[in-house]
Amino acid sequence: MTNLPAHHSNDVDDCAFRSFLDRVADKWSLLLIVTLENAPKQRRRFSELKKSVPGISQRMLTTTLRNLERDGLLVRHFFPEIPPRVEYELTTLGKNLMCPIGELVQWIRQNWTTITNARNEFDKNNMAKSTGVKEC
Amino acid sequence: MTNLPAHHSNDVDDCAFRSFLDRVADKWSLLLIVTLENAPKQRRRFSELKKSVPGISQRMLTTTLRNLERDGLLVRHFFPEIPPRVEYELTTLGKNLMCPIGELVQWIRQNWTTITNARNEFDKNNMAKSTGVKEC
DNA sequence: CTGTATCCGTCCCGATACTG
DNA sequence: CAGTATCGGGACGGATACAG
Repeated sequence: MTNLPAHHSNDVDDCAFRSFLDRVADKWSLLLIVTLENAPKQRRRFSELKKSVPGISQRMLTTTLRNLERDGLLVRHFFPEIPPRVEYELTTLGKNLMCPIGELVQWIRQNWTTITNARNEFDKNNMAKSTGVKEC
Repeated sequence: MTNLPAHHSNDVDDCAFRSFLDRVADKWSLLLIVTLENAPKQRRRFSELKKSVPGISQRMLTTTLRNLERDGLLVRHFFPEIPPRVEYELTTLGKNLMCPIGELVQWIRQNWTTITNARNEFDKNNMAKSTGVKEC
């Protein structure tokens, strides 16, 4: 079912693939896509997104939104009012991407306790060997 | 079946979730998981992995493998021979994670031309405005 | 072969100030 | 409200040397 095309090699050396992987395999990108998908009207304003994704800075929010727009995953609706209003909305492509992303998120939510246990177990056996993972 | 728990909020503020997202949403982690899944015998040696994932440094390979091991996604088989031999293999949990990952990879392979076109179109309309994306 | 240790440049990203 | 501009600390990650 998940068979890859016949020409696919075992090595992961496709440049375009890796280029887009950099976009998709990005924490803020994923969180924003999920947040936009969950939006009531499928749209969210800049400030709403900032609230909905705790910890993201204004700079990162702007940058990530621009990159997602560049990749055709979302559209920016600009209303020249005063004060100005901007609404972000996933494109068809972006909503489409939500299928695999959603399954990934689902998987994480279902398995994170298992992983947390694995981490604790591992750390117990490798005491004081930092792995660079921040505690919350 | 895929219903989320009732307490699930629209905001993405779950710490454990984000912690593991940092692991999964990592370029090298994803590439290594895919590579291990594609491995003939489901196992690969350190040097094989280094060849199969072009561009990864020895340091990043070691670090990423350790983190994946810590999260219980792969096991490290150490053979105390001379010279030493080490084989890496996905755990059940790791293979399980390949389902959503595989779909994501599949999606990227199917849609990257669309995205490339979107990028070119966007860049045409926003000339000289760098987006921090490296060319290949 | 499979790492570990160290150095060090790059750039990510948060904080702050300012604009339309 | 929704950004842009700028600065700076710190983490990321490559290169190299060395160890078991």
